[in-house]
Amino acid sequence: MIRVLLAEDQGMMRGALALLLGMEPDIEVVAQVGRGDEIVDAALLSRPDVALLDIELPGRSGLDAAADLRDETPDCRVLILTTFGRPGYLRRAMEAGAVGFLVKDGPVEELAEAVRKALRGETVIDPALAAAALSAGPNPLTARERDALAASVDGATIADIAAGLHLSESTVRNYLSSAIGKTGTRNRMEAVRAARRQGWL
Amino acid sequence: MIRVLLAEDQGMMRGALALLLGMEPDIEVVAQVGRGDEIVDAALLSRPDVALLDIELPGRSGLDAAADLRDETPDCRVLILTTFGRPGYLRRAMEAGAVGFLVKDGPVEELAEAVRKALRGETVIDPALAAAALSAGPNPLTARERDALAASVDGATIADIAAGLHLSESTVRNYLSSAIGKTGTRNRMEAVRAARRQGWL
DNA sequence: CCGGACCCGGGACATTTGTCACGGCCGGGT
DNA sequence: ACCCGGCCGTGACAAATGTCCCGGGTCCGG
Repeated sequence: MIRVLLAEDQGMMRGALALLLGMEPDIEVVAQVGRGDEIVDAALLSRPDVALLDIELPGRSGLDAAADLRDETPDCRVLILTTFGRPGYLRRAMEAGAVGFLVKDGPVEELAEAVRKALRGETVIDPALAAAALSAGPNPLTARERDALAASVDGATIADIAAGLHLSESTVRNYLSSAIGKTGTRNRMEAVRAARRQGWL
Repeated sequence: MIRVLLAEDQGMMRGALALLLGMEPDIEVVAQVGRGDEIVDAALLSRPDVALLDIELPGRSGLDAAADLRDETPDCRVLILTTFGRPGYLRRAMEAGAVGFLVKDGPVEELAEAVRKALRGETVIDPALAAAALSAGPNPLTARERDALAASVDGATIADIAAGLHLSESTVRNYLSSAIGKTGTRNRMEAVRAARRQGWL
């Protein structure tokens, strides 16, 4: 029996996947969590063979949790299951020690098979996505440029960002201007969207 | 046997829900579509008793499709199944003739039961959500203010919006200023997010 | 018929945003 | 030792944005 941990915030999706995987004769779902900051605790308790993690989770990113699992439970293979096939996500997933990267499109049949492959030590990645990740190159933004961009979502003004980051307004504007240049966009919001599409945020 | 049509863009979610509903002894999934503009055709072909529609679909909104179904297949009950419990969505769903409104949080067990209730003519709505929809009141934005807001996502400049709507830049700025005022926000992006949260967009 | 709401546009103005040039400070690599 | 890059800040400037006026038009309900 392959012991599986499932981390996914949408209740219906989580329940459906758990039922599905549980129907496979060789797979058993030993833990389900809806928050990113519950993953490590649950894994230590239930000792899964494979962890199936969403990326966008409340509390803690699935990517960060993957890195935690590599340290805390090294014999647990991590599979990332996410809505968005962003190149930067794939890159970060690999750096965090994940053995596979699935997008929520594509057929359900993929899922159980991916779990089995993961246990056998094979890596499971969509080839087209891998190519995109390679061709996109690494994240060109510096840490502070990322911070500034991330803080400028939902219409925060320069003053808000500066306050949140404990910086001068001038500095924030310089970072944003630089990020806009690097993303080849025309303003903050376009830069945010471009960076998000690449998985840089 | 209850004949169900399933409209959902995420392949894995769609497949999982279909399998799940198919396991119920009294339910049969007779059609699955991944795009909003395929709903009506599929419904005319497969004559479902209940249509389970996501809102955010490529091609055509699930809410618009619900209105279509009311005309084309009046004996088919419509259930809306969506990620976001936005008050405005619920209101529009009811106006489009839906008999129920489910959010993708909450347990999977809800789902089959909701389908059965829908067939019996009962309406299925989360009471807390219904209260929120009532207390929020109707959409205060005019049609053009909505257009301007909707066109200003992903960092479009005023000139872009004006060109896309065949309007003068002054007009666009007036609409946006008005929308900002009505949403009680400080700039475009905050207004967009506020309007989206309410389901006004 | 009149008021009110929506649609569309113009002009003027203050504020915000984005750009550029310029400093200084640190740490790592050659 | 030196340079380079990231970090933090300033000042000045052009462009974009948001606000407040104003005008005109239509349509609908009282």
